[in-house]
Amino acid sequence: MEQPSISGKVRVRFAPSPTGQVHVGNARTALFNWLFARQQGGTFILRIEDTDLDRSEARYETQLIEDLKWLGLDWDEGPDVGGPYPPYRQSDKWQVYQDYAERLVSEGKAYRCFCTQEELERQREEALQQHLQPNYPGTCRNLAPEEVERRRAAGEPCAIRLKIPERPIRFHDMVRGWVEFSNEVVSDLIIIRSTGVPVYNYVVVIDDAEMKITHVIRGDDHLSNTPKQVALYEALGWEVPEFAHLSTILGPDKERLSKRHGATSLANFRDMGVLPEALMNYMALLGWAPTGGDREIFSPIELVEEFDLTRVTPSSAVFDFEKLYWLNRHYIKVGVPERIAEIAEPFCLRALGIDKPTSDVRTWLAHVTAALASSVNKLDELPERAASIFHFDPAAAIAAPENAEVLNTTSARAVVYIFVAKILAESEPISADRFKSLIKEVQKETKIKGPALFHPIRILLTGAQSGPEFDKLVPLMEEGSRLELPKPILSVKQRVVAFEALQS
RNA sequence: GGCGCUAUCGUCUAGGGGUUAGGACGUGAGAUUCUCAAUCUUAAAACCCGGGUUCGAUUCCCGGUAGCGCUACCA
Repeated sequence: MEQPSISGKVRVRFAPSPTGQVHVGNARTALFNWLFARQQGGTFILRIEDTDLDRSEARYETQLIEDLKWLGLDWDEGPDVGGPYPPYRQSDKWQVYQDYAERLVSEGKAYRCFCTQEELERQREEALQQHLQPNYPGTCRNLAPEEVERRRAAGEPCAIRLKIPERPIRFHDMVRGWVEFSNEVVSDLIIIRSTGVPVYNYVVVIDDAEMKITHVIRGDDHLSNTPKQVALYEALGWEVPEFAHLSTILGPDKERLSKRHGATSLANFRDMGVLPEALMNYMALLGWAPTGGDREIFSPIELVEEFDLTRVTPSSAVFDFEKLYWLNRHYIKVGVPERIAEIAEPFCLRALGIDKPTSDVRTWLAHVTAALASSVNKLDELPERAASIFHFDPAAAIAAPENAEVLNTTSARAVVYIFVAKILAESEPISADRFKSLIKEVQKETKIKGPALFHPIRILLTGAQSGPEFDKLVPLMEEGSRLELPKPILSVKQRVVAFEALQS
């Protein structure tokens, strides 16, 4: 059997329900839709699936749009931008669902069902006990029209069910090939509840068809429901779209990725200081690889060019935070410094307790970021990396046993003695080069070099035995010390003075 | 229970009837550095099991197993 021809221009949609934050799994679905649309020169549509009114909230919709935009996606039609096939929010079109359902009933393709939920539940359990597929037995399938009218007139509540044809249902999936379901496992499904509220599986079909969706790209949790939807397309006499069911994203324990595993929503990643292009690159690599499979770095534009839906893996994938961080590091390094600084700024401001930074403070933080960001996985680690600059507590430094051990050697005393004298004789600010030559002088005068020389000085200046290079640290300390901050940054000299005060 | 989907290093994957089964993350070792991180070099590491088909299967087919999903008047 041939693959059905794709008629007309590509139109795809991402149809989330606005229930909280955008999960990475959904974000990846959105991304694949977007990539496919952009590369095919098609249309990408955002549609809000809010049939589940209990769980939907308007503010979630706003956040959802914000998060998707943050990732770098844009759409041609949606609740915020409009489009030729409104509405882009399901709650706005209940009447349409009623009308199509009535049409199916009048054409004999659907029927009214008076079975009560208790009855159905009983039948279901019986079938399960006999190890049978718990199908609807078809009780109301062939009721006489007069009886239907009589019972309706009597006020008996009824739902509307679709008649599933007596033949297997098959459809094409771009990532899995042809999928076939025997009709024995698909039974007549309710499309309108007795309350009048339409059911999801029915609503998607109407929406997708009305919006002329050509490719339904979604999570594989919808795969088993697809035959029902195909039956609906056929009953309505509509062309069945092409499908692409994307695999699930799992946590390290192979369970569906969830909050239990840590960060899972776009907002979480943004708040961790993960760059959107890193996340996008990583998500694209989850289930997709270019021919050859030996390239990992793809900018959004490159993804649009290289991405191929038919090459997407059908098997589920474990989300690997380490690999995401590796990509993030890469994008932090190659990113425009001004932009990286801007994204990093809030993390530093929070750590320093600054509400309204002056432009001098912002410039200084940009320098801090430029110097240190390349060694950080995510930008929220920056304050920690800059701890030797941001915080200075000589008393605690001296008290720490591992530091005392270093400081209490004769060579360390000699180094500290000379070093302190030299710094105190300096006029401020001390440049990185000047600092370097001072260390050289200390080395010459004490004949001490290597760790024995640097370690005591590092402890004296930062309170720690490890951290960024002095070349980077010194200018940042000097610049920071000229700023007015809630908790001042100390210059090299001020640090030495504070240290000396404790020694005497 | 039934049905469906899936199965290559720890992880993401490339590949495909005959290959030294390739790349990346991570891990180990080394280099560099005052130190940490970063960086560079390098090593270890995989075709789920059983039957077929075939001269030859990791690759194709069937079965098993396992994981996941669906099985609603949930979405």
